[in-house]
Amino acid sequence: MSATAKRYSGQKLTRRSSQRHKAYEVSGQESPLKLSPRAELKARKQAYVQEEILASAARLFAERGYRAVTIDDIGASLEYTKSVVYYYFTSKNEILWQIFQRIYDTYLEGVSEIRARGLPPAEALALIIRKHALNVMERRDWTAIYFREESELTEQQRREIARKKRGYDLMIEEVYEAGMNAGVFRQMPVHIAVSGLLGMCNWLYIWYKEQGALPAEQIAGYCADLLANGYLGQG
Amino acid sequence: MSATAKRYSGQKLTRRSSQRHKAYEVSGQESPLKLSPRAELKARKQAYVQEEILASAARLFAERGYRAVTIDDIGASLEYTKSVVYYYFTSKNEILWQIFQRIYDTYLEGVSEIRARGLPPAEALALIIRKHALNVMERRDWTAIYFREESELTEQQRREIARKKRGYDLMIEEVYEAGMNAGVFRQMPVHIAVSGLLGMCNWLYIWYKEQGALPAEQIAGYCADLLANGYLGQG
DNA sequence: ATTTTTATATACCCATCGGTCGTTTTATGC
DNA sequence: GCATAAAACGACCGATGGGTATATAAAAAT
Repeated sequence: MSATAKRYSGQKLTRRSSQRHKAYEVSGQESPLKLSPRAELKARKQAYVQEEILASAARLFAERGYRAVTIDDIGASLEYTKSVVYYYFTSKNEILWQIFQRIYDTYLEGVSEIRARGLPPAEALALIIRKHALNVMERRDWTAIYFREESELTEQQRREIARKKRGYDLMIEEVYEAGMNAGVFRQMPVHIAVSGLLGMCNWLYIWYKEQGALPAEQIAGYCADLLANGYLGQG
Repeated sequence: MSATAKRYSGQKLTRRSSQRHKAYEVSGQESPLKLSPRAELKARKQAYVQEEILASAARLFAERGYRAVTIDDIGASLEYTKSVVYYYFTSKNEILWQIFQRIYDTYLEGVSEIRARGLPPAEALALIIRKHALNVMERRDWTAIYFREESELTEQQRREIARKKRGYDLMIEEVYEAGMNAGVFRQMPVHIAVSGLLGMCNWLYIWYKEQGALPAEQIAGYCADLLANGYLGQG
């Protein structure tokens, strides 16, 4: 378990913090067994507060930037003190890291689900673009952090993120490759094609506003159309 | 002159700094007249060092983030001390602000030049996209700062940037509108179309690497094609 | 040569902020 | 109720970093 915690935070833990870390695992995905009912209750409660803190921290980080936000700010945004935040997280870095992990898992899940359906490339890609664009809009704050704050991670953490990102891109590149081989997609270096397509979607984190005139689904539709047929094309 | 300096830095100036500020105007665009030869020489020399500092600061900011870079770092990157940096700039904020101003002027210039030619919408838009994409690739660092560090500016500075940005987008939106009215561009809300198109280009600041396999011009070409005709379209 | 400007360096101040510690309050189990 | 664990608090520490004050070196002007 300490191993898991270590992988997550990428830092050595003190006695106190390693004890506190038990909670993360339950909030995570593995080893829910062999916990006493009591410990389990505690873990659930802690996981709840942790999510609350993460959500609030993400909002602040997205708005002002990681460095500009103090632990006091995070606490105060929930009417907690700094100590409370440190009770649930070992460091500021860990908060950021948890945010990074959450966001990538969401993206990955969406795409692998679509790929698993085994659709023809054109349909698969259209769905992927829609889904990706929607994800960006629905989780603007987290996405902003993901793209802006990478330099705040440790070397190891950056490597792990890069690995995951490569996996994600690769999945989409395979779809593009298949479509190109089938003669339905424009011939071009897949890396550039996919980076370009995702780029338009990712950019939504900059300009999409929730209280805008159009609903997210419709915007995602426009993007998908534009990417598929171009601004000159009819479709 | 003090007025100009004030507008630039958005901060009240001390006696010493207002004196130093003379140099900025010469490095800027207005009122080169009525300077003694001596003052002019000084100004030119200072402008040179300022540009050097700005370039180095921009590199560091892009790499590590504005807050993570200290004035010492900026100085040390040029083998100066902190004092030298403070001799040429009144504050860290002013360095950032100068970077913001430089980058926008570059972008604006490129597009207004194209628009001035009075080309038909399809050709104009294709050129604008190419130019914009190229600008992003050629000034990756500056662009990264522009999109990441806006929250570090003061309220007034942000407003001014927003104003300039709106002007830029509007120029392109007009081109799109014209193309749509002429029936050659896809029917869709112009704001979404232009944000989408620029989005793909802007994203280049994330993934374009100078030592990559393809030259910037070629990548810009791929993007322009992809946007014009889509991944399904032939062109 | 000496005086004034220009340019660079050193030392320092002080507010901020991440993180720790010891204590106190609140819940939980018996 | 009371003992124990969980949760929260408030005070503090040490380092960092923006910014300043002051001294000094180098260049120019006289």
